[in-house]
Order: sequence, then structure tokens, then C-alpha cells
Amino acid sequence: MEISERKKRILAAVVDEYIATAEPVGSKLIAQKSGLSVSSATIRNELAELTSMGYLEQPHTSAGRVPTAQGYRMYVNELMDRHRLSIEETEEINRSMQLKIQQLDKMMSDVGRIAAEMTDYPALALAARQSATIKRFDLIYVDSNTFIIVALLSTNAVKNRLMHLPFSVDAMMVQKLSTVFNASFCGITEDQITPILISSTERSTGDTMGLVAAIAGFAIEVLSEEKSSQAVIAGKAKLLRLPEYQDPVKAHSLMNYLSDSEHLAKLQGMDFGNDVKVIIGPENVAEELRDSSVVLAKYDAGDGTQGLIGVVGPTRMDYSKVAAKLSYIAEGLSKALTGSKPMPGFGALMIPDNTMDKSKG
Amino acid sequence: MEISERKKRILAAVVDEYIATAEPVGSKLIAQKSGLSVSSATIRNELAELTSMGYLEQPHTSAGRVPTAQGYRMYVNELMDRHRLSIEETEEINRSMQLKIQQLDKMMSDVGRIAAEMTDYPALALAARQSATIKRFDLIYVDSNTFIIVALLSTNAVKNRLMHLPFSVDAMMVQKLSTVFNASFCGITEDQITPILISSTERSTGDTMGLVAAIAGFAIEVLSEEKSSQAVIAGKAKLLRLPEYQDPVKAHSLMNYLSDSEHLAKLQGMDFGNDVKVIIGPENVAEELRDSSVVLAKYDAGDGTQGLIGVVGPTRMDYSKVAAKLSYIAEGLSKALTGSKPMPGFGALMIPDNTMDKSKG
DNA sequence: ATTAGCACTCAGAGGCAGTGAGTGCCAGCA
DNA sequence: TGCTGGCACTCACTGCCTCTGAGTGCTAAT
Repeated sequence: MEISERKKRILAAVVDEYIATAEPVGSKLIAQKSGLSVSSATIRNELAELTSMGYLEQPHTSAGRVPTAQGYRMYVNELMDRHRLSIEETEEINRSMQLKIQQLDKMMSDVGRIAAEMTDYPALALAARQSATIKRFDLIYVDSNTFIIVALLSTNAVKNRLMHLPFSVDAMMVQKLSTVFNASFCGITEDQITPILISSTERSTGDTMGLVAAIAGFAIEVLSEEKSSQAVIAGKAKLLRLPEYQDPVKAHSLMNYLSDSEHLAKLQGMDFGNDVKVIIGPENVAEELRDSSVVLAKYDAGDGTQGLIGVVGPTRMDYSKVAAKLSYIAEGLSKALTGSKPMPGFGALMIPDNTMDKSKG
Repeated sequence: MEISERKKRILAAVVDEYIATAEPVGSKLIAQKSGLSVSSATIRNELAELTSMGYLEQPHTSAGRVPTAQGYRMYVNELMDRHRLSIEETEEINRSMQLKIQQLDKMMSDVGRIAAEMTDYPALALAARQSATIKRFDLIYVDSNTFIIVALLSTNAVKNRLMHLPFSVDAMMVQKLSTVFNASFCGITEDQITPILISSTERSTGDTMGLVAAIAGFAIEVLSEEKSSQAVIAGKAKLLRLPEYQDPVKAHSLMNYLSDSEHLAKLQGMDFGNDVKVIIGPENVAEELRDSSVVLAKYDAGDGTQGLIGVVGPTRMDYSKVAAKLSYIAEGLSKALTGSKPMPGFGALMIPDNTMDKSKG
């Protein structure tokens, strides 16, 4: 059945109102607020039809209407007017991003925190999951039983480790290890670091003290870390502010779910049409998310790979505003990470703040 | 007024029971469980006195007794039998520590997570706040417009940053910068990095591209970071499991408070008698913590400075068990960070797992 | 097609009695 | 003198009832 223009306006009004108040919406209110000059009785008829079409539902007979998942879906796809970020909003975002995105390693958690702060919902950040390799290895000799390992990964993240040894090594040995590791451990993935490779490296360096094994262990660790645990969530406590999570059991279940980065990681690898994806309540695969919605935006992480940022909230979420903000943050992030060199670390200090400003006046 | 031996046993029984059930405790139950062979009427008399002495209170006339803060204080100071960790418990802790404490930078958050997991309460970790200095600087030349800065701090943390430049530099220049920075930026604190120092460094390197400023900016950043934001909290969601935080308003207020690391940092700098400190409900300075308790254990972070780990929970907390676990974790942490070289990163790979085992069979 | 009017529904609030866990106190007993 | 059994009392909690009011669906009139 086709949905009339008037029905659309009414549905949109119901959703808007419900988003704002979290209370079932009655016909009288709609009659006032929708801008349609018809009586509440007319609205009632329309509401009844929208209900039978599955866009709305009633908590009980004598209550107002509440949007169903299908109703939200329609709203998101067709009805909502896209929120235009105000200058203040963009500036606020720019300011936080400027400050925060300096260090590639911490980027994830910072971006998460920014998104949470900007949207006032818990926010997540997922890094593009990819099999990283080590681009180059450096060992820095500190003193006779200390050196630092520095590894530059293919993802451009830099990892380090201070190694304190129970015995002495000389600078020569460190130098030698560095050369050998650069030759044999660069460009390979985690699972290519085999015991065979390690023992052959031990032989070629003449190491009998387990140094090679320790460094290889570090390599394995950073590579697997890069591949997996790249999901963070920030601002979980913000859920408790919302009426839909006043039930501690519900809140706990969702928070628990969100606390586990393995769960979050599953959001990666969704198929993605345009830049922002909205997953409404029951559309979620995970049981725990069934009465919450997720809004995701993808960002370009360079090398053609992409990551995600997103927020989690009640199905009654201000989709329009959240989507706009996320998409803006994602855009800024993409720019920072790819195209526009200089890299953020440098750019933030060198270049005033035009990295992202031009996208919106 | 002196408190009799029997009163002590009764008080201890009340606290134990209340810790376990979160329900007001009645005289009958105590008569059964305390092991004293007296009737409930006798217990009632004793309870009445304990109440008038301020150790217990009644939520209402016809309810059982609940310990007051003073009651808990007495319990913690004198009555509770110190929990002895079982072999399984120590082993579980050892195992997680072994796995996690490898990288000094991430140590804080890992330790927090371990403590939260082990105690089942939200846990915090505070680093010893100290003015760090840079021990040594290394610039690693990657390609003509990329290099990595590596700084080893006085705290033994290693920080890095990938610098991507909008222009070319040659390896020689990088080398030169490295030398100059090592000479003039090592051993100084954040506030000693002045514009004057920067411009004089610029002159001595002949840098006109802002490279020196960028590197100095990195130095300032890591030093201030090391000094300040060294507080993490993990497992906040665990609060929601507890009956005392079923009220979403209360839970939200506490979680919010805990989310701000500035608040947590205030716990640092408490005076500390023995190794574990218990702060019960109203003894807390912060309003938000007034009906929660905090258990803190200090660890030795080397250089004579010390950090804290702790958990936050309801006043009805299993102090004994929590204290025992925290203290064990703190002890292991101290060992890992100081005395017993090798450092964890290496030790974890080289030395089976005797770093901490001997403290308890 | 729209609307005014009306009967109907039902969650939620407020009031009220019954229940039971727990208390305080007293009188009797060791 | 201290302990105990007994008893009256208190009061949160529960279930039950009624009342209220927001909101509905339907119908007849416009």
C-alpha cells in the first residue's frame, strides 16, 4: 500500500516528538505540532492506518503511538530532514579533533571519546582490520643491558618496547640484531614468524641468550595486537542518563556487551552503502543490541582500507544529528589519515587548522 | 565504652552476613551463624547496644541491623579475618599479570583491567605522578619526508611519534637534529622547554622549517602526558550488578565521577600507613563516593616513587578479599617494576614465572 | 473527506488491610 | 547477674480496590 504525503508528515511528526520526549505520542499533540490543519480525529484515523501498516504501535490500547523499527527505518530513509551542523558544532568538533588526533596509536580511543562527547551517546571506534606487517625495525642501544625496540608497521603505527636484560650486550650485537631483523622480519605477517624462522635467525646472529626469541615475541605481539584489539568504546556511562536504560538489568547487559571489544569488532565488515549506516533495533544481529540502534560512519584509513566510528543508543535516537556529526568526524578523520599530508602529528603543530575547516564554513 | 569480645563476634557476624546478602541482618540469623550458643533474645540485647554505640543501624524499626561506616571501620581495623589467597587465586592473578604487563605504556590500563577482573569491582590504576624528563632522544630516518621520534623517559616509558613532513629532509639533517636534541632536551622537565630554548635550538641546527618546534612539541606533549593523565579505570559496568547501584541516578553519578581521570587522580597523595588503605563511605572526601568504599594498594614504581591501584565498590564490600588481592597484585607489580630485573617485557618471555610466585606457595 | 462527540480502555496513582520479619521489653530461671 | 522464652508492637511490603485521565475507536452529522 502506498503511503500518502500526509501520512508521511504525520509519521515524521510522531518520530520527531517521540525522539524528543520518549513518551507515546497522542493524536492531539500531532494535530497541533504537525502543521497540518486538521483535527485530532482525522489524525486518529491516519494513526490507526499507520499502525495497521506497521509503522507505529501502541504500548497499550489507551496510550499514544510509538514508532516501530519499521517506522524508524522509513523515517531514516525518507522522512527525516538531514541535520545541518551549525558552525558552532563543526567548530567544536574541529577543536577536539585538532587536539586529540596526534598520535596514531592512541587515535582510536581518542576518536571514540570525541564521538561520544559530541553526540552524547556511547561511541565506538574500529580500526580497519588488516594483517599488518613490519615495515622497519630499529633497535636502540641504551646501556649495556638495555635497549629499545622500535617497529614501524605497515599501518604506519609505531610500536616500541623497552628491553631490560639480565645480562650484558654490546652495541655491536644490538646493531647486528637490528640488521638481521630488518632483513628477515620485515614485510611478513604474524603467522609467518615461525619457530623455524626464529631459530635460523638465532643461528645467523649467534644468539644463545634468547634475545632473538624475545624480539620475535615482541613482533608477534604487536602484529597480532594490530590485527585484533582495535576496537574501543567510550562514554558507556552516558546510557544511564536515558530513560530506556533505567532498568539496571538492561543497562548492564548492554554495557557488558559493549565492554567486550570482540563484540564490537563484529560490526566491522558490514556491507556499507553510503557513508553512514543506521542499524535500527531488531535489525541488529546481536541479541543485546536488539532494542538499541547503532549508527556507523566509515572513514578512510589510507591504503584503501577503512575503519568505522559509531554510536550506540536507544532506537529513539536523534538519527539525523548523530549521523551528521559522525559523518563529519569520519570525514575529518579520513582527511587526517590519508590525502592531505602532512600527517596530523606534524600538521597539528605546523598548519594552523585548515585541515578540515574547508568542508563546511 | 569498651566493646566486649562477644560484641565483637556479633558485629563481625553482622558485617559478614551483610556483605554476603546486602539484606539487613536479624538477631535470629546471628544466633545461628555466629557460633555463640546463646538465644536470639540475647543477641537482640547485644545488637541494641551495638546500635546505640553507633556500630549498627536499622533502616526502620522492624528491620534487621546494617553496619554503619563506623561498624565497617571497626570490622576492617580489628575484626575481619585476613583473607588468605588460595593457590588458584594467586595463580590466576599471576597468569593475567604475566600476559599483560609487558609494555610499560599500556601498563596502567592493563593493571586496571586485571584488578577489575580479579575483584569483580571497578578498578583504578594511578601512576606515580612525577615530573618526568627525557632520558634520551632518537630520531629514526625512514624516508625523505618521514622519520620517527623515539623518546625514553626517566620513568622508563618509551614514547614515539611518526612524523610525516610536507617537505624533504635528508638523513644527515635527521642525524643532526637527533644529536642536538639529545644534548639540549635531555634531563629537563616540561616547563624548561621554553620558546627561547626552541629558538636557540633552531639556530644551532639551522632549521627554518619548524622541525625543531615540532619535535619540541612532541617532547612537551609526552612529558605533560606522563605527568598528568595517568589514571585509568576499568570495569565500571560491574557496578550495575550490585543491588546498591540499581538506582540509575546513583549509578550514573558514580560512573560519571569515575569516568573523569582528574577525579581519580585526587586519590593520589593520600597518606598511607601500611600497604593497603580502606576508605569507607563517608570517609571519602568526594561527594559522589560518600556511599561507596575505596580500597587502595600502593605499588613501588621504582625511583622510590609509588603508584596506586584500587577498587571502588559499595560500603558493603568484601574488604578482606579485595584487600588481599589488591595487595598481591601491587606486590607483583612492584617486583616487576623495580628490584627484580629482568624487566617484565623480557622477563615474561625469558623467565618462566617465578617473578612473583615465591611470595605465596 | 472531515469533524465533533461519546463510550470505552487501561496504566498509574492513591488508599487500605493483611502479612510477617524483626524488634524491645519483661518476667522467670540458672 | 546474665540468659531466655514469650509477647506485644512496629512497619515495610504486598495485593487489592477504586478513581482518574489521557488517549483511543466508532458513529453520526457536516
